[in-house]
Amino acid sequence: MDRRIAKTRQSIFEAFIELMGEKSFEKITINEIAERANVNRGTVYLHFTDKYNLLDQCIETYLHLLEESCMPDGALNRVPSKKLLLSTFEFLEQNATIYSVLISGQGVPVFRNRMMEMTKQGVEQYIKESDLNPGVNEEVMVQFLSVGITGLLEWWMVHSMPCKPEEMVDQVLLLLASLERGLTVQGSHLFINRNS
Amino acid sequence: MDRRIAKTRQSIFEAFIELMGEKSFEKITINEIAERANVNRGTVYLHFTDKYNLLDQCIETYLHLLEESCMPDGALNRVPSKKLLLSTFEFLEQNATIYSVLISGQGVPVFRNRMMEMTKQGVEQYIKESDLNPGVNEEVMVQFLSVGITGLLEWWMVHSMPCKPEEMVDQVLLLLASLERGLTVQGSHLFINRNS
DNA sequence: TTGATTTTGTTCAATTTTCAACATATTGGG
DNA sequence: CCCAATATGTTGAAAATTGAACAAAATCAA
Repeated sequence: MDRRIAKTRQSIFEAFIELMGEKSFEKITINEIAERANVNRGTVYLHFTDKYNLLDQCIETYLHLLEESCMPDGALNRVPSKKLLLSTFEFLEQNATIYSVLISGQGVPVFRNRMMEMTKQGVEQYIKESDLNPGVNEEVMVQFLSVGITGLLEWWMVHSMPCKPEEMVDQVLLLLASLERGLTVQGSHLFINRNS
Repeated sequence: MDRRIAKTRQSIFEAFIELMGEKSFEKITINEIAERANVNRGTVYLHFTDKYNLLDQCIETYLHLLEESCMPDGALNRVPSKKLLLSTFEFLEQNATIYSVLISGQGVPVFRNRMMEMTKQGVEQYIKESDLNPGVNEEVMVQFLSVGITGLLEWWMVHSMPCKPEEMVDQVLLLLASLERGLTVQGSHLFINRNS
């Protein structure tokens, strides 16, 4: 349950991500990674079987760190806690150089997809415990919210965080609240509009 | 002749300097340094005998790196090479977080003094090989130039580098050129003004 | 001042990283 | 296609780092 990445692994990850920001995954060599990380080439093989395993572990590791910033003790809250949401944005802001590469790195949509998946888990829980208008397809709802939130985060990061975490949190909460209100109280209108 | 600081030493140095930016030298403990550097406390003692030795080595190391950015192969040029001057400013810009603490850190004027000394060496060489008006006291000249250049660098760094390295280089070269011209051609005027 | 707490400096066994060498595989230019 | 250069993956011995324990010194609040 170590909250920190072991020193050597971390420097290898960071070198690897740095390189991913510069060139495509296939063009990156273990030699480059080791050199950039100030680590012996053998040490890389001590931690990872090959380049692909390194990519896997890198993604899982940073996804897990991100997850911890959302839900420190696996707490799934019905109402997205403002405090937790804020700590997530702040975490991303802090580690922007890493996550902006991971989330929109050239030719590696794996992280993006895994992050979507993770977000989906949270959203599903949120939806399930909300008493929304049963006329709305839950699957559609989940998809819509997940892709929306993930995309919003991505936009925020690749545009070098044009606004403060606090503002983003307010925006997100406002969006969610409006949506929920709209879907419970005026659910029927939505259907009418859709069919007209 | 390793151009790089060994990994562990570097992280200890960086942790130490970071702490120097936050509190006075006396208040810093080896425990803190080791923890901040993600290094075992014993490892610190493996490299340094104590806190004071760490300070010494830290200063000498970073002074030496700075020196290399000025004179890559110990080359003392009569005319300060624009290229070298630029590379120095760029080096300082790159490592601003480190050098701005070192040069104006709370209660540790050692680095500042040692840097002055180093600058003095270069200036002395420069003066000696210039054919300035013999009426000007060489000692005074050296002192004036050394303190001027060092102070200019310090100002630039602690003010978060308000202008680009190129501009600074142009400014410095302009200053030196004017001074030299003024002292050779119009040396006597200077004396007259001084005594009037 | 006293006593509790933290820091210091040292030791040594266990662990991790490095280094050099090796055979093999892959790549890219002529 | 061929060949030279580069990258890969593995090995074992050497070197560096860690972790834990220890006694002594320094710090600090009561």
